[in-house]
Amino acid sequence: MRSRVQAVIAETGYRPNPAARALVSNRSGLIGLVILTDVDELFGDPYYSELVNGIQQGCAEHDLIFTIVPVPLPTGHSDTLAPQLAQGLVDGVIVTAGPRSDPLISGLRDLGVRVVVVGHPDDGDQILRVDVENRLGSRAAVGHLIEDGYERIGFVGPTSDFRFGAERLVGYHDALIEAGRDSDDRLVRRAAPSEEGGRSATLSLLTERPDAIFAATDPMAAGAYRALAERGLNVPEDVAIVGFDGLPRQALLDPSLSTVVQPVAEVGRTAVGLLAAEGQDAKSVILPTSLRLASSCDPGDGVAHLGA
Amino acid sequence: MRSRVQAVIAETGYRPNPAARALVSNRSGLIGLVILTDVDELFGDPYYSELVNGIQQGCAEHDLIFTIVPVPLPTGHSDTLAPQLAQGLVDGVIVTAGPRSDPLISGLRDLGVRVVVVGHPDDGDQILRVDVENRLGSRAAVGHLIEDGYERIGFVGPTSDFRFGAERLVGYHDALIEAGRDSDDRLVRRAAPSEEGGRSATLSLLTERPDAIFAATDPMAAGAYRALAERGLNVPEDVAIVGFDGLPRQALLDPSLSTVVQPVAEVGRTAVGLLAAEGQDAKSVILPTSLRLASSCDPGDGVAHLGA
DNA sequence: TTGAAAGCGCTAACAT
DNA sequence: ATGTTAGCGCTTTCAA
Repeated sequence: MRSRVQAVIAETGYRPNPAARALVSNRSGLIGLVILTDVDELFGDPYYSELVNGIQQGCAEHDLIFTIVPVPLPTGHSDTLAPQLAQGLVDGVIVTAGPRSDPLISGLRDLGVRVVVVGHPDDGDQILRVDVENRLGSRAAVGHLIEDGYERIGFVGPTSDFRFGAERLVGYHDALIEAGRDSDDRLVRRAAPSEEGGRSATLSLLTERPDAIFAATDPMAAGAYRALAERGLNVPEDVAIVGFDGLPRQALLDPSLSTVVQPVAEVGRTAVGLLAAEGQDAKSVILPTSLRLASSCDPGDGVAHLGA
Repeated sequence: MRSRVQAVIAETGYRPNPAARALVSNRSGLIGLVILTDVDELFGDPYYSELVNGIQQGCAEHDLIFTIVPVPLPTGHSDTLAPQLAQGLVDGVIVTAGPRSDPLISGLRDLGVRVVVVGHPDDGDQILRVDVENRLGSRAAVGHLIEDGYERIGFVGPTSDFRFGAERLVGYHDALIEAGRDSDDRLVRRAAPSEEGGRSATLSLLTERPDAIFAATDPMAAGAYRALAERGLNVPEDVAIVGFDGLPRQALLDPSLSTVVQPVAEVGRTAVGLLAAEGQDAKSVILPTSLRLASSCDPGDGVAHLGA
């Protein structure tokens, strides 16, 4: 019966030919990770590192393999994107949402490629996407600062073309409004989502004498640390800081950074899951974030900022 | 004639089916990059970043795409390595040589997978491989230090299970012998090929009062900087340093590091080329290195170390 | 339960 | 130069 076949399979080391399977089943088992930069940009960014790690996990679970499809940024359009390879060879692609990603995403869809978007593109309807609770996470972070008694809480985030930055700003406003406070735009500063951007935004913000800062990304929080150090200000005594990212292996800050932890690897795994699941043309999976408290927002003496 | 066909191709947006092509031609156009670590280890290492970048370039040239095949290190054997995917799906794989890579490489070969090795495995015969001039590069670096008049040149490199470290040590000896000097093993220190390893090796070496150090990797050179700073010694006045790697985007050292530059991206491109080229079962391509001089080995005043 | 056959979309080897 | 055909190794349907 079939046990005989199994025996021969074991004996001869038979392996089904993936190409033949792909031909008949219309599924190659290959998915693409489309990135809007050169490959070497991808490396070194701990966010991508973690995302790729999660994608790898997801691929292992679904018996898929993934390939990195870099799209040179200058052109960044769907024409150049598939050097005839991404088309037909892959069962689907994962694209990260970013300032320039929308035409790429719609281009891919027009080509009939199954797409899962990580993050929130400007046109985020009718697509499969995975994102995190940017708004709720930010609200929790700022809410915590408010509970700790901080009065003048600044926002240091990316420029408005980064959707996640806009969402985190909304969460910041949410918390202020929820606490019955005015949200004062003078306490909001935006710059490139990098350490240097965080530094310059913070330096500018300091003229408003904030007693706490919510930084929309951990690198920007690191920049805030630098800016404060340059001005001779201490964390958290003079200015408390809460960041957003919580990536493993992130540069350790001193004092340790309180931050909103987003499950990046889980995002990657989930993206693969959405790609692997048949059907479904539009679905958003929003993963929760969690607030990880550390030393950067402790009201040191335990009373300094309690009450007014 | 055929122009009509071209017209219809353009009109209908016809694209050949990759699976069908793969089936009939026995070539999938997919190559694997086998790495002996988890995916997230791969990131953040500028060497891999650069290598992957070169592989990507090579793939673009040869109309291939590549996929990352992580092999969990604990097992690291050929059994676990191909979750039935790497086998048959890829036209070949690129493996980097390392302390534990030999069984993997031979296992892959036994499986009938076309393999190109980056670096020098212990059993480096009868394989396709790409490497750099570790020995000559090191000799040039140390030779330069000798010409600059340095007398007690130390070697700080990885433990002997790293082949490239052993080769760079041989180059160090070459230069000393060529200059008619004794090679004194007391000036040789080995540790993990990391910044911390370089630091501890250098601290240990300092008891021998070297006036120059050849570090076998740039991260180790960075560790040497740290160690010297801890001891209040200046580069290059007290101790000159030359490193090995010269990767772009490497942490900038102050004073700027003289180093042996290895063309890592070129190694990646070449590896793809070897994989793509038909025939050839054994061939070693050894790419040249070049010495990039900077401030870390200038004999400051221009005379301090000239002559004895 | 087991066996036979059609056909996925291409390439390569033929015949016209 | 163009047209026709066999067959790559599977999966799926249909027949015994």
